[in-house]
Amino acid sequence: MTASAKTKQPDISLAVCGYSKVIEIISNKWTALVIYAIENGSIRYGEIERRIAGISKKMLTQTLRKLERDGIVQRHITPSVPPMVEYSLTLLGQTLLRPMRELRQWGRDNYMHVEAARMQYDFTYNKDSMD
Amino acid sequence: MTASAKTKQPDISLAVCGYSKVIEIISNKWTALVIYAIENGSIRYGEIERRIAGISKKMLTQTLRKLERDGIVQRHITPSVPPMVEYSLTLLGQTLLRPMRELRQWGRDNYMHVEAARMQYDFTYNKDSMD
DNA sequence: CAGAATCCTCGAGGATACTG
DNA sequence: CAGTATCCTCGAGGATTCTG
Repeated sequence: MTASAKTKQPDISLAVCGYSKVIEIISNKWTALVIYAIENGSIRYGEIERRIAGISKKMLTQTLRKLERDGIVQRHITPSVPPMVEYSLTLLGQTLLRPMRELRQWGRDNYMHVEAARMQYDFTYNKDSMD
Repeated sequence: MTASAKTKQPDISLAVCGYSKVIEIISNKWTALVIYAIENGSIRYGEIERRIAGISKKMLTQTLRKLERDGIVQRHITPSVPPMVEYSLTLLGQTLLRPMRELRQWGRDNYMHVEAARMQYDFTYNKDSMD
């Protein structure tokens, strides 16, 4: 075994682990859904808003701004009255699609098992006050 | 085109999208790191604690419990004094490794670009008060 | 060793109203 | 149409202390 023994130093850190870095980017409440809405090509602000059930303008704008700052999406403004703003993935954002789609597929394939596990767990440890 | 036209109904929902479901599972602050610590096999509670820099017992226990409830990790107790508790991935948890590793790899490969994009963005829109 | 129990802070995210 | 600007709530997560 490569890294054996007891009393080893911490070797996993929030600041360094690749997991945390991606999660920092995509783990906000609406981020994944917004990427989902944009992933098929350029799309207008209002169209994203209409496609995502329950999102507010504030959260949509906030999420888009963060993704833009992270270099994942880009914003294209057509100065007209009223203005037209379109969003699309950057090249960097497109590279994120593959891992994210795998994640989404895992969710589709396995979430039923997760729910079953939860029910089982609650039944075993917490007969009252189900989730 | 399959889903064209304007004024379409919302077709993306937090409650339904596979993205959100996985993110709901792995997006807590320490979850990914804990899975990272466990992914190579059975490991003791104290060993996880030592491996992850900065985690407290409270958060470690809380994270492990949630993962156990979701059917991702399993807990094996050896009743001795003092007790020995070992954690490992369930079969379901192991299936999560592939998508998560891809995510981690993306982070390792691309986080530098994200940081560069942030600096560029802050420089452009916010000359003072950098991040 | 492996937690459980409390108390507290801080910021993500919601509701609402206004605007170029 | 595509946002800003405020105000407010609620719970994730930290610090600390205690225990079988």
